[in-house]
Amino acid sequence: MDKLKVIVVDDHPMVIEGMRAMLQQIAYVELCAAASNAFMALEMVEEKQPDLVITDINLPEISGIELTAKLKKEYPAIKVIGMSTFNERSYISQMIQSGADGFLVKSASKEEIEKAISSVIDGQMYLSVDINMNTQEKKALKDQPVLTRREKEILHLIADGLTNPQIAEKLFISLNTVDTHRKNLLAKFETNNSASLIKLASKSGII
Amino acid sequence: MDKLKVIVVDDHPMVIEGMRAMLQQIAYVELCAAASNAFMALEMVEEKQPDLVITDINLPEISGIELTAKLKKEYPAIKVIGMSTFNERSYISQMIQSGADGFLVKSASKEEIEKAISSVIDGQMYLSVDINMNTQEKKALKDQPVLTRREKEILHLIADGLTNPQIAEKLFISLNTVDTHRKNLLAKFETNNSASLIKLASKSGII
DNA sequence: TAATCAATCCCCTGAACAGGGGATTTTGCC
DNA sequence: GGCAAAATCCCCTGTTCAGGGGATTGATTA
Repeated sequence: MDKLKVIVVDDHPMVIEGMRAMLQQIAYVELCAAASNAFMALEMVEEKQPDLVITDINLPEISGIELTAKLKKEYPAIKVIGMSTFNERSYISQMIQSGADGFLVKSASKEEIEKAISSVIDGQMYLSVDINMNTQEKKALKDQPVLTRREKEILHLIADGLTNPQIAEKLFISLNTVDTHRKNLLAKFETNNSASLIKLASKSGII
Repeated sequence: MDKLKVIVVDDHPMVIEGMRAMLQQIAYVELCAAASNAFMALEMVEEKQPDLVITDINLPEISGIELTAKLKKEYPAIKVIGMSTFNERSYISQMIQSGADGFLVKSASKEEIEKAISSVIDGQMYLSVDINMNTQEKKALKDQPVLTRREKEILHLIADGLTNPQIAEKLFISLNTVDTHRKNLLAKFETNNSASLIKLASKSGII
């Protein structure tokens, strides 16, 4: 059986080398390439056709978030795990919105990395353990629906306390449209009123 | 002019000693006593009548949060600064609810401690810089209203998506009462609908 | 090109909320 | 015991939301 082909993307050589060392210890994994920026990453992906890309979020020029979105669009089969020094909630949220399958902190142990990889390959989402996030919050993040730009915009206005008529006026759209978007938001979050909608969105880091 | 009398409360001797060393470098501050638990702290406060108490949050038996509440009740003039290893949002929130005037992470520098002390003595609230909290969120925390137990209970139920009638049924109280509490919540948070109420409460860490 | 999705608009009804007012009973504190 | 605050209850009105339904346009994609 072929090994799992993995590409690591990070602008810090130390991280690359660290990952290389750790991945070498996982029998079924093969680090087939490494990239220090998004352009190089896209080239490598094209060339190597990996099963998994592990990318830093804070890349120069094109961020890991944009890279993830591009990868997922062009190669939906490739799994992507985001990586960051900090467990910033909004980063994780953005990564997931971009289609990432998992998230790791850079301080992760070999065991955690292995677990992340196997989970993601099995089609499950993996989120790194975070002292600032409880299980409920992580669940909220995993189940986070994908929102359109307009929906995000309206979600924020709802959170800011604007009523539907006020939102309609502000965005120069009809009250009915605002209502439709709000209803779609409620459906996506599987809830049935704005208060809990905002709670869920807030826990997910969208707001 | 007399020096500022400070009492430090922490169950780790190292923290006490560290604080002692740092406070010694601040000319106008005098560490008049140290305590390793809340009982001892209350005794020391009684005896020394300090201007400021700096207390750990995670104390054995009686927590720093309860200690703060007791201190603020018995000696409203004494300033209290909470301290914790982690910048846990809910801890900070609870400390402030208990009446604390400031919050420090244990990794704080001498400069930060000095700034916290001078701010608090001047009557201003001081919150330690936190990578996981932006300015807006800190503001929300500072302006956080004090809620009654019932109000907190109802706030959570609103956030969970229950309607007023459902809350009334669950708590065996009248719909009018629920409505009154909700209206009081809106007034305390200076907003005018449940969605933004939940956003503010969420940002404040109450939810 | 056809199909899909996002974004827009419209209609309906009943329930819930927002914003006023006032009043009573517990509960804790001095 | 008396005071203050919390918690409870009640009334009113108009607006907004929640939950159905259906429909059109434009962009993207298969």
